[in-house]
Amino acid sequence: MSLKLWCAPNDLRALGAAHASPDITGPEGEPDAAPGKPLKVFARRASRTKSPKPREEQSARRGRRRVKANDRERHRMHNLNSALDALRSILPALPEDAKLTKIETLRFARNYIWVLAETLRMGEQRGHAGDHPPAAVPDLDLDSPVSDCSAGWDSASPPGSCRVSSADASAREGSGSIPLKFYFTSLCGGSDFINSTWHH
DNA sequence: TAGGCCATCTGGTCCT
DNA sequence: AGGACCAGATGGCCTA
Repeated sequence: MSLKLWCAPNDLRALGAAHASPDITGPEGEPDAAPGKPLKVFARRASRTKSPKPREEQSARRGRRRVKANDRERHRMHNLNSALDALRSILPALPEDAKLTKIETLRFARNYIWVLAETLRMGEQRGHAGDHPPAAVPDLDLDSPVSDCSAGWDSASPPGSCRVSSADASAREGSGSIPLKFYFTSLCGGSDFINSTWHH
């Protein structure tokens, strides 16, 4: 099957920029150290002499560059976190207080993409199968409790739960809808395919 | 208290 | 030269 991406990488970049936290300011802002985490500020040498010695000048210059680099790095990481937040926001709803960690977000997204792709694939298969119109993509009940999934979010080894059980498979064949169990076990447990091809 | 997660600093490397 | 990216180090916070 072929899964088309309608969003070009550049769009993703734009999305990330759009989601960048507005309170992130440039070097001038000195904005956003975590609460209770004061930024370490390098004491800048107050050069009162007209012509500082080259060594001192070099050191001061190096210090300024380091401070600027730190600002850029902080900004860069904040952008990265904003992108992760944007990703979290489009993933299926989770229990309210279950904020995914970074690694969990990435793995959850990976599995989510896999489930969506599977949905498309099965829809296509149904479309070609018979006279009936293709089955509508079943709605995901995003409000369903998924608390028991958390154990598998970040497991590196496939728990096997992603496999469609015979009961699930027969249920699909019978009803034309895909059991939620299939989705959530897939989301939470990953797939053999994905886990075997993208572990890290 | 140990371990996990995170933000930040830092120096190195690559690219423009 | 300077910016972007990366990985290691460090310390704070939180939870079991």
